Amino acid sequence: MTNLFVEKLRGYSPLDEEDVAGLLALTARPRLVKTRHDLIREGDRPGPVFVIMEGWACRYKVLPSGTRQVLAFLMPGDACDLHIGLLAEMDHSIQTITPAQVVTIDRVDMDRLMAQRPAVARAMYIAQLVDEGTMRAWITSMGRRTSIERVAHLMCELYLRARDIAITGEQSLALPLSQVLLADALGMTSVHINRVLKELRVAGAMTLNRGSLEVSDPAKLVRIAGFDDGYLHRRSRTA
Amino acid sequence: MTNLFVEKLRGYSPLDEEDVAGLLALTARPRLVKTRHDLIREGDRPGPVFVIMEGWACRYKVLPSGTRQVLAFLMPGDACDLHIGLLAEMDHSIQTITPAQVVTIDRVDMDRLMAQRPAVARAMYIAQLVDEGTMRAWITSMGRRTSIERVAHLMCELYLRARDIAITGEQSLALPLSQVLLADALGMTSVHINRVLKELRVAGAMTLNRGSLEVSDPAKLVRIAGFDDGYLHRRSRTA
DNA sequence: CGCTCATTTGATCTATTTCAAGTTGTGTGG
DNA sequence: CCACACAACTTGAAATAGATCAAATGAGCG
Repeated sequence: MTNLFVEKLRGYSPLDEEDVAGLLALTARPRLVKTRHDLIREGDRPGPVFVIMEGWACRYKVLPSGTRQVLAFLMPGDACDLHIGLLAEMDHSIQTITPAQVVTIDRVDMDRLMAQRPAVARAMYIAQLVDEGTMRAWITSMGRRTSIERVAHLMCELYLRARDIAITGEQSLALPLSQVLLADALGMTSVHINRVLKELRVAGAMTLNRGSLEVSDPAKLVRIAGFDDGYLHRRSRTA
Repeated sequence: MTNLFVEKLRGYSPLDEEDVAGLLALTARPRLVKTRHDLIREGDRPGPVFVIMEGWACRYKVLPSGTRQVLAFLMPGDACDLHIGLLAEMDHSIQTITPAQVVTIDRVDMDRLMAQRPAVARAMYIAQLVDEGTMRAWITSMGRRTSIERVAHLMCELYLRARDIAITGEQSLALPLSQVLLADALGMTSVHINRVLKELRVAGAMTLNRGSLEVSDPAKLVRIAGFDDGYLHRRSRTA
């Protein structure tokens, strides 16, 4: 099993053997977390940095009305905020979507590694900038894209992110997101998500079925979404 | 004229004289930028960090359709991303909304100050976390709040942020945002913004007129917005 | 004064939500 | 292998928030 955290960071900055060794040492002991378990909750005092090694999770907020907004999807290799420990309380929660292998890294250890290994620090900072860019893309989606564009855009994003850590098939991806969850992420109703998915299927762009995304016509999907991968900052990649 | 960048950072971490002296040295030479001028554009190679010392600006993206999404409002004391220089290109643009005094800080100088003055580094990191929290709040607004809640929520946010740098009046704030701009920020039409503003006015919660926000009934505004200031992480503040 | 730009109002239209039933799929125990 | 329970998905009809189109009003400015 390759270490997808390393894989992801390697995409942002070249890492030498010692960089990798340092990262492997910090991520050696993941623990298994079951589905729908809150890793941390809004209002909690943040602790160590954690990294999803396997499985999926999401950041979310619950509103007074009880509705929920998903703020980000975390896939293998993704981490929570680097400096999260500086805050008095979390302003959102993080929950697993599938069973997941999660590693927690002590702030001190992380700081030491970053001080000793500039390439690791660089990659971590870039990862954070990409997370921010992703949030901006989400704001843009919510504010100015139609529902079908929004769905298509999210699928493009997830597919590319997954490709960068090599967990995709030819034109497919294991995507364990229910329609309710997608609705909570995209500011829609699950009912409407369902109709939009059908529309995308009929259009021959993509199919989402039983936890699996099939991108039948990538060009069409990108066109529908108006997708521009700039915000993922993948430029230096070779793949 | 107090230095509002220092004022803002002081809210996140106590700063001693030398911390402040270092910050003052880096922000001594602002330049005047006129209204509606792009400080940096999507696709540009990022340069030095810059800080708005006076006036307002916004981050935004333009979609293929020509519509625009405002991603954040920058008020005096606000800075662009700390590590922005690590990226190959900007994924969004930043434009002034009013004439503004803007300072650019060389990456090297900033890094040196942060290395020498841990309190400054701490405050800068917290500022970045607050920016992220703010983006999450915007995503939540766009996804799950009605238009009136969205407008009210944004006004609450701006008022509190402005209060932290002491540029507010009793229950008022100089807010140079046109209805078109607000529409671009909140994913609405300017026509609809107009109606919502009227509704808030009639409800006796707030009035936005000629660049001035009057919060006639703060409690009511907060109630309408369902506002919780947690994401601004102001807990340590005394004010 | 006459121009321009921002705001306001009205009338119509449409995307999306809401509510309410079904249908399909999946795992479990008999 | 079947029956049952439970979750996820699908579809239709009615209601509504917000967009769009069009036009009027008002303020600031050379």
